[in-house]
Amino acid sequence: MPNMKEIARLAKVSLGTVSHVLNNSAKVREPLRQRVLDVVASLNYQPNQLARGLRRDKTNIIGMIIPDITNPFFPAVVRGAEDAAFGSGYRLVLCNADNDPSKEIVYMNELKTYLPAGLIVIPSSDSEITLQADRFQRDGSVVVCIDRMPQHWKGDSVTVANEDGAMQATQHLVHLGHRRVATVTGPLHLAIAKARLAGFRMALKKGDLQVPADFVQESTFDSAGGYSAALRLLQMHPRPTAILAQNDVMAMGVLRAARELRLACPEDVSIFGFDGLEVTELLDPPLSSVVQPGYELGRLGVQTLIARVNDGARSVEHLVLPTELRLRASVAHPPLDTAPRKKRRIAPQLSPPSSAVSS
Amino acid sequence: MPNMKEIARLAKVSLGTVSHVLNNSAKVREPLRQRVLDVVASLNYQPNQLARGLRRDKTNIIGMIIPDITNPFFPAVVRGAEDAAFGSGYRLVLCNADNDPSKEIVYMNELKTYLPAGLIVIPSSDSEITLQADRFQRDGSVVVCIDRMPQHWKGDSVTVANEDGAMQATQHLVHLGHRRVATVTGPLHLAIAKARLAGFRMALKKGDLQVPADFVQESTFDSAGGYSAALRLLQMHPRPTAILAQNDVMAMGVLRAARELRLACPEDVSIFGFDGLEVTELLDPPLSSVVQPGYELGRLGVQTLIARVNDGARSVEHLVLPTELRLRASVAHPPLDTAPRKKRRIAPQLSPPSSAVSS
DNA sequence: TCCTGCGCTTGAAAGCTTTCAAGATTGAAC
DNA sequence: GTTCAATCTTGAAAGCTTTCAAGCGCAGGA
Repeated sequence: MPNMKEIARLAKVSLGTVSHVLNNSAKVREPLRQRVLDVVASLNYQPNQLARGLRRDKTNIIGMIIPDITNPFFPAVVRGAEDAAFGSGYRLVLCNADNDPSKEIVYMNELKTYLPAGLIVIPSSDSEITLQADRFQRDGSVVVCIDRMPQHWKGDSVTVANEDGAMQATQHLVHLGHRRVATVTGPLHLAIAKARLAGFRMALKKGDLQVPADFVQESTFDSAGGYSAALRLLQMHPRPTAILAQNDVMAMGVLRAARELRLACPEDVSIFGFDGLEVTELLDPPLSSVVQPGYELGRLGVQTLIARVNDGARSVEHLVLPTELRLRASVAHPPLDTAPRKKRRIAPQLSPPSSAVSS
Repeated sequence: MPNMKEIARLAKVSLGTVSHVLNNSAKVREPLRQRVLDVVASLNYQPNQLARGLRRDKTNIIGMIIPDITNPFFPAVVRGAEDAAFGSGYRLVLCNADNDPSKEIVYMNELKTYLPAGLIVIPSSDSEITLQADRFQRDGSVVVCIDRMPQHWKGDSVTVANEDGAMQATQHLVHLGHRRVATVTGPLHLAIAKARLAGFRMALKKGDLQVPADFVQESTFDSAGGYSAALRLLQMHPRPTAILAQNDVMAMGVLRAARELRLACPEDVSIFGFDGLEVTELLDPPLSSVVQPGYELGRLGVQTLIARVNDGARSVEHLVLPTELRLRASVAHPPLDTAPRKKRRIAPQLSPPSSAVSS
């Protein structure tokens, strides 16, 4: 591969001049400039980014740490991030941390040794990452948290109104007349699962409804998780008339469980998802969901990061992107026979654990 | 950040010794070794990968160029690649080339300046990339093509039996009795679309069926593409009784079109997808699909790449992973009234362009 | 005690770029 | 034609690691 020395030799200028031409770091008189550019073009020369990064103490790499690209919500985020990065001359190094804080930290430390321009992190849980990222920032590096802001995070962040989204969805269910509303959550040590659960609870509290403990089913963020949790929920007596799943993939699992139990959606049970994946529109029934602006999340994350790289002194940014309810056929009024109290007494169902279902 | 010089100073050894300890590049007597390791641990030192790469003329970065992470087939591939890479100490730089050969090349040239250990490429079309990758290889770099092998490609590759998969699926339809089988293809300048179309044609030829030109609808690899192509197909007279979509997302679009035209699947039209995405199981009806081993594709791609890095002389590898038919409710026998010739004559349908439908 | 040989350590060079201080050139003014 | 200032251009150093040749110390044999 050609290097600057060779360019300099062929263009009959010094090494320094070549550098100045390439970086516009000093005025170079036109004839020289042209000679250099000609040689560069003819050799198809591109500067060695390692040497450049080493000297400048910074590369144009942006490290991105996400939980798992296989989760269908993240590709859009990554794509948004990469588009924004590419447009500004940065490149993305992708790391799947599997929601494992220790893997997150391994990746962070590793990435640091590439002297990246900055890091975009989707943190899984609160404490560990904050500590590490703080230390990282103190080294002068730039870290932007997206999707979820850790509790004591002092740097930039771009997040989605998770709590609010879950609340709105739940409120919608309540307004439709549902009294027995359950939820299937992700692992509750994850920040995002906690936030959505908080929104869920808040909406029910506002509606003066109580939540039996077993109406909150903790599970994993995948279809199997939604499925098994829903099996438990839908076999209770009385069973919930609506279920908020904490993401769309889980909601699909819930749907499958309902189908297997011969419960119709939305006639017997309403199902609400979270994410707003495109495919949910094609399900049977089409799934209602809390839409998150994934692409924007990634795009604005990188945009914020670059802004911070260019101006370390700018004030800290905390963007919160709104969610949006996408209402489709999977959500409807609760079945008549379960709404008023009388009816339920008539129905000869065992209902041992959930005596305080509706208030 | 600490550097080797500092480690050397604190451990009271020379720079070279520190390097030898860290890389096991020479025997170092135990007491010295221990002193170095202690200092390394206490400072939490990690070698600067830029300097290391610069000196060694190679980093532990693997560049990965894919068409678009937003296409639901690719996340699994990327994940497979990353897991394999991470396990061997490599890191993945991800690039979305948008099926744009020129963007592919820009990325390749760019990546080269990071002195990556190698490149994993999912090439979109044949010619351009081959040329560039060949040149790249001649520089001593390692390039592995996955998912699709360009025509004149001489390096390693891991691919999926696209042609064969499409053929099997089509054959299955033919065996069920379908005579009017149509397909919705991706953009036919893409290698993968060509391959699947070839398999489709081959199966019909084997079954002595001819394909009217308008039964091959070229479109884009997304749901909207499948939808619009299917609208065209399903409004023909006589219309096809089965449609093979070249990927699952398109198949979902086809399904939507059928539903809108009040055609039942599979009673009026059978629909076959390609990819084997998990969500297709949850559609109504569950979608039959040609399953591609995405994760394996990525994993084996990186594995092959690393093997080549470690042994440039090993013989060239061309792995071809088999596809598998996943048969679900979306595929069934053709409607009775269209199968035997007689019936069709009776039906008062205009059939101008497709006179030679069944042979 | 001296020498030989082996094996561990060392210092310096190299890899490619950026940047800084210093040197060279140019143009204008006298 | 000189001189000064301003503007370009240059060479060298620095950034951090790996690697190679050379040096050192030690052990064993003479």
